[in-house]
Amino acid sequence: MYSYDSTTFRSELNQLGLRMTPQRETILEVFRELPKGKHLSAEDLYHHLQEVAPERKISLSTIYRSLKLMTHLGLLRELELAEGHKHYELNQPHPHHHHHLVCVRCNRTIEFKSDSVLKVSMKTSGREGFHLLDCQLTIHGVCVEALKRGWPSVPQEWSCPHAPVDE
Amino acid sequence: MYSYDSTTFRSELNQLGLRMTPQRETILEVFRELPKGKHLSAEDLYHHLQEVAPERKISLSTIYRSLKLMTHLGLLRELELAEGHKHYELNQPHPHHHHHLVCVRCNRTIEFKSDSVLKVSMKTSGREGFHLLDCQLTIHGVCVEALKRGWPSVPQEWSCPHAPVDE
DNA sequence: CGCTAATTGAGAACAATTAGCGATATTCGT
DNA sequence: ACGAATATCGCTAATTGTTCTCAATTAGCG
Ligand SMILES: [Mn+2]
Ligand SMILES: [Mn+2]
Ligand SMILES: [Zn+2]
Ligand SMILES: [Zn+2]
Repeated sequence: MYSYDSTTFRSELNQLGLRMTPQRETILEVFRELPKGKHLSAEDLYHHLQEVAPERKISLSTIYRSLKLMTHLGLLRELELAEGHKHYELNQPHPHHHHHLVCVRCNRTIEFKSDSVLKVSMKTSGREGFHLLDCQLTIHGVCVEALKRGWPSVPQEWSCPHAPVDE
Repeated sequence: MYSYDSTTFRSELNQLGLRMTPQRETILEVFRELPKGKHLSAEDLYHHLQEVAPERKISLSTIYRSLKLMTHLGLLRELELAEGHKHYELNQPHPHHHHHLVCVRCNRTIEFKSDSVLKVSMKTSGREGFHLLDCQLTIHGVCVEALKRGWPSVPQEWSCPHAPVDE
């Protein structure tokens, strides 16, 4: 389980002159309870709340604002996988930190860990004088099933951003 | 220099029932002549052509269509750095293949190479039965200059998507 | 409690990207 | 080299994801 609790969050906010709100608390909670390997977009989070806790519904504007805030504070990680919009997940430190392998045809995503990527990232950011916030190795590939259907393929067969994963 | 020439491009297109056009040839040429470390967005490419070769102007729609096509064929790489829209560059194989270190505060981008990342990517995609297309390690950090100005900072000081790099 | 400034929700506004369409140009077989 | 078939073009309008505006609300703090 991840240790970033609501109290820590609150004090980080206050230190910057920002405030803890029920909405921010709710969002942190949702991400902390999210099953391993699940990622949420702003829209996903919005609908998730309406379904599982309608009394805690949060407006889309606030969701976008909070996701951006929490990403800046390092609580969340912004993922740009192959679907045309951002997804978020908890930004977990080593040894929970991981990367993604994505099929560009069906968007299937597989998580994996790598110490050597972490090492490269620390070395590189250090050499350039950067304070390291996050590093993401994203591998783009074509899964076996998609390969069987031919690759490369004609435009009509490219997965559209919101196509259901159909395999 | 990169070896992917217009003839190879043409035959790959024809093999898929697609056609070579002056527009596609132009775009490939622009990317081949792009200085190392430069990345272009759709809009960048559009304006670049208007400036350096107005007689070869290409409509924005066609630019978007071509960038998508060429990315799917593996000619180009789509980069999601910290600026709110996609950028593209030639998808060069080893040993020109590289990764990016980005300052989340000012968007400064530094390229670097890493054999071990490549190795991890090949191993991982192989293990999962994926055909490897591209792998990108993106390191998010805060550069020295930005650190001096305080981090984390309050929302008003976050770089907005189109803010000029001001340092 | 009471002040002040941060935050919220609702909707309008925005920027990047895509879709539809009729006109044009490339391919390929003759 | 010619012509039919059809992919592609440029245009405009539509869509999508995200941000902004602003009045009402609320957290933090003495
Ligand atoms: Mn993940
Ligand atoms: Mn690059
Ligand atoms: Zn797949
Ligand atoms: Zn910077």
